[in-house]
Amino acid sequence: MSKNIPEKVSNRLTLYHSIMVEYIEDGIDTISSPQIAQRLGIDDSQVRKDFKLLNNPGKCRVGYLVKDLKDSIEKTLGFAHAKDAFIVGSGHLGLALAKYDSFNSYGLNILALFDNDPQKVDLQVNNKQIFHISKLPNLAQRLGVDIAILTVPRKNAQQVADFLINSNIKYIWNFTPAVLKVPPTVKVWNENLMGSFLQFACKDIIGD
Amino acid sequence: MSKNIPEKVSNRLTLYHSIMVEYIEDGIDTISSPQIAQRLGIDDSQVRKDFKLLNNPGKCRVGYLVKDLKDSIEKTLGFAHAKDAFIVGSGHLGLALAKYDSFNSYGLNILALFDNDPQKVDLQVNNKQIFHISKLPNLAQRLGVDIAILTVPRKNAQQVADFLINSNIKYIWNFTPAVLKVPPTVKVWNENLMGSFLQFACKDIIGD
DNA sequence: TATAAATTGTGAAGTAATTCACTATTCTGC
DNA sequence: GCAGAATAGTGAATTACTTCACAATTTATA
Repeated sequence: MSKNIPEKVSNRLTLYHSIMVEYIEDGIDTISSPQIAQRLGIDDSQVRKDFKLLNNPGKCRVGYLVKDLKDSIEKTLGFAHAKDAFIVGSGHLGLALAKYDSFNSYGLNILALFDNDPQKVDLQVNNKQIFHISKLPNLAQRLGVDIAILTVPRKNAQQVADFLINSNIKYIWNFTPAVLKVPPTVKVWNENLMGSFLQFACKDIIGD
Repeated sequence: MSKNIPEKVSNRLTLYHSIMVEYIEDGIDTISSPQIAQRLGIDDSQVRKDFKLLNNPGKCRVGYLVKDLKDSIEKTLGFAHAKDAFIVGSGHLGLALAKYDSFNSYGLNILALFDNDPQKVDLQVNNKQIFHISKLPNLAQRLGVDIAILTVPRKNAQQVADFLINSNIKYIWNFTPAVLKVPPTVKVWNENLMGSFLQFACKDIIGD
C-alpha cells in the first residue's frame, strides 16, 4: 500500500478519516466530496483527487460509501500494521501520552516508558512500566522496538537522541523543540507543539 | 509584522528558531544558510529566501548574525504579543499542557483550566485553577480571552466547541481527533496527534 | 596586493499542488 | 420515461513552492 502518498495528502486523509468515524457513529452511509470539502474548507475536486489515490471509486449523484472510505484510508495509512514504541522521558507530556489510549486504536502500541530519574523507575503508568533509561538498549533489542517517542527536556534532547540512535532506534517522534542531529538512517518527525501554535497564532491573531 | 507568511515558511521559521537558540547556548555568533540547510535536509537557497522575508540581510562569506535572526523570527512570529488562553478539558493531556511552561516563553499564557468533573474543579495545576466549564463564558468575557485549547474526549468535542463559540471564543487549538464544525468567524487549528504520527509512520515504517 | 574560496541574493527554471471547467453518470420527482 | 439536479472523474490552467545557476561580495591567505 501507501506508495509515496505526499505528506499533504496523508494529512488530509487523517482528517477525512475523522469525518468518516463521525458519520458512522451518526449512522450515515454515504458522503459526497462537496460535503467533505465544505467541512474542511477546501476544494471538492481536491477531495476527489485524494480519493482517487485510495482506489475507491464513488458513485455519481450518490457519493462515496463511508465504511469503504474509512477502510481504505486505514489500509493506506497502515492502521492495521501494529507498531511498537517506547516513550523516552516520563515527564508530564510523556505520562500524558502513555495514558492516551487512542494510540492503540491507530496501530501504535506503547510498550514501556523510560526516564533517568530513579524516583520514577518501576512506577506503572496505564499498565506500562517506567524503566531506567539504561535498560533501553537491551529492551529495544529483545522486543525489536525501533520507534521512540521523545519527550525529554530540550536541553537533554540531543544527548538522549544520540543514545537512542546507538540503541538502534530508527524512528524518533520528537516532541521536544530541539532540532535533532541524526544520521541519514534515522528518521525524525518533529511534533513541535509551539511551532504549530505559532503558525496558527501568526496567521490570524497577530494578523495585521 | 507577519504579512501573510505562508504556513510552510512559518513552520520552517520555528525550526530555524530552535537552531538559533542552540547556537546561542553554544556561544556561536554567526550561521550560514548551507549550515542550516544541511541540518534540516533542505536546499540552502530555500533558507535564504525565507530569511529574505525577515528583512534581515546576511553578509557574504560570513552568514547571518544568530542573535539578529532569532530576534527577527520572534518578531515575525509574534512571540512578543502575549496571548491569553484557556485549556478546556482537564484530562491527562490538558494537565500536561498546563504544566508545559514553554508556552509562556513563546508568548502564550494559560490563565485557567476547565472541566465538567466536579472532582477536578478547584484543583490547582501549575498555579492555574481548574474551573467548572459553566464558569467559562463569564471568565472569558471578564478576562478578554478568545483562545481555547481543546483537550476533551472526542465524543464531547463538537458539543464543547459549540459552547465555546457561544462564549465568544474565536480561536480553537484542537487537540481532539474530531473535525469541528465552526462558523467562518472562528478559526480552528487541528493538532491531530495521531494523524501526525501516521504521516510519519506511513512514509517510512509501512513503506510498501 | 592578488588569488582562491565561501557566501549572499536573486532571476529563471523546474516541480508540485490546487483549482477550474467540463463531461458522463446517476438519481429523484413529475 | 423524461427533465432536472447532483455528483464523480479528469485534463487543462493556474498558482505556489523549490531548486538551480550564477553574479556580486567578502574574507582569508599566500
